[in-house]
Amino acid sequence: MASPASTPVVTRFAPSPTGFLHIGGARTALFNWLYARHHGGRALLRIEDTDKKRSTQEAIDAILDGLDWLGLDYDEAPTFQSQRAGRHAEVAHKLLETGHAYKCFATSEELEEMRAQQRANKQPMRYDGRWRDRDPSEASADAPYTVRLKTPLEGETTIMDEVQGEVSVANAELDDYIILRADGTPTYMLAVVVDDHDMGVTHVIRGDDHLNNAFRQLPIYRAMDAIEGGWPDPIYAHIPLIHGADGAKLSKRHGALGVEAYRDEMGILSEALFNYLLRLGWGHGDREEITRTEAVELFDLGGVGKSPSRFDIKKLENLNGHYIREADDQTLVEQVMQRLGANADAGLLLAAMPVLKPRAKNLDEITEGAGFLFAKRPLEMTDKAAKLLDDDGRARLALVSAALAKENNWTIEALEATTKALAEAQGLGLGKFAQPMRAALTGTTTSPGIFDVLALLGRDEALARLDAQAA
RNA sequence: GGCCCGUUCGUCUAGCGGUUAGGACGCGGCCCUUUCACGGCUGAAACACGGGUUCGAUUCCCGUACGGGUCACCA
Repeated sequence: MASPASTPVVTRFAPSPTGFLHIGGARTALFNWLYARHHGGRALLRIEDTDKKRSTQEAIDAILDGLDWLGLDYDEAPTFQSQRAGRHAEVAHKLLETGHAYKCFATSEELEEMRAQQRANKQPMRYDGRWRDRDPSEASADAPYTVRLKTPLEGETTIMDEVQGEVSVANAELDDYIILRADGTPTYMLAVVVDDHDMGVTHVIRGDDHLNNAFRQLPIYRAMDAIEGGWPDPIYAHIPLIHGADGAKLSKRHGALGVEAYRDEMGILSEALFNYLLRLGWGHGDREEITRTEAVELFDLGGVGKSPSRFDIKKLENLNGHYIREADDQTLVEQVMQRLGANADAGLLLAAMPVLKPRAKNLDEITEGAGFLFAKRPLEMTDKAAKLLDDDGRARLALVSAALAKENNWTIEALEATTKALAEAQGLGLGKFAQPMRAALTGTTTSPGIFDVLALLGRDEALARLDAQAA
């Protein structure tokens, strides 16, 4: 159901550019995009590059490229968080002036010692609020300080999460965290809230590793709303993370490849990854195959499960096979040509695509299956193919070759009729002829239908390959 | 360890008090068939455990176990 016109939906995907767009990030991006599109709202992108040491231009490019490949478009140019530090500091100072935040003069060493002690006493490790009520004049005038948010000490904070439901945390669990570092730069916790507010974000859809952060970020909204108004709580939706096949968190060691690896190295189609990611952690009745258009129509947060799901490459490949069969032949040719190299003939590949694509579950398999089209005589034989070319096999090749050489009409129907007639006359099954032919024509034991192969190769090449192996 | 979240076939999921617990991937069998796929049919396969609530729990509540997340002047 569309939301009321009075509350236009604005979502955002906010990756930090410290690596490629991995599968988990891609799904978060997908859900945000779908939610916005479903509700006729706006989808925004924000690059969280405040950690200059870890952020790279390559990562930014990879993320943008990955999103584009998946077909996720954005309604505005991306916001770069690093360029908004001044605005973040402005909010921090507003909080400071109004008593919602305070200066903390504790040094890193001092805090380290505090944590060590808490660890030793098996106490929760939190900032103890030592400067919360102290007069800043107690510190030397030029001492460096951080700005900490003065969070409520009592009561509890409750959010109505669109995925997780009602979740409450006692305010005593939250400490006065830093919003502005000693060097005056904002921390993530502040920057996210300020940016989401300024961008008009209404729905924060992100991984559930951020669930705890919601309780820490909300006090900033409430404080700013008290100060100047217009800072309503956002609606949260914390989606479960994706795990590897072994159930452990997705790491670079197992499934956490960049989406471009699925595209370039595994020959996965954009449509397939889109569909797979959509169904991972989200369901809509019995629906399995869902196009982009249908996804926009059907997507809702209520269909998102609460438990983490495992990445299953087999299912992705099955879906990929489905989308390959659905794909336009010309489009597939373009993608396969890149894999085949210069000596391939796009026209021939296009002619063969209808019989090539039903047997492949990724682009590499099409590429492999197309190999025989461009092979040069003498063909390389696989071991299994060589075995088919024993004396019997070679003798049959001579018979077929002779029969087909007389064929004026080089069509699938005519070739099939002639070959079958020959097999029947010899009192043999068609397979006795087809398999040696397959070996001679393709160098392998698996290929499209043998008459398709004959037709595709053309009379001269086909007969030459047959004769090359015939006894 | 504190806090938070989760648990339906191996995997992704449907289910939202009464179902022969459904579908999909994967796996087995059969059919189609010149190979491999595709397609069709079919089989095995699940409500983590223990208490409640209820006429009745997969479904609601509480524990236990297991899994995950999070506790930085990182994001």
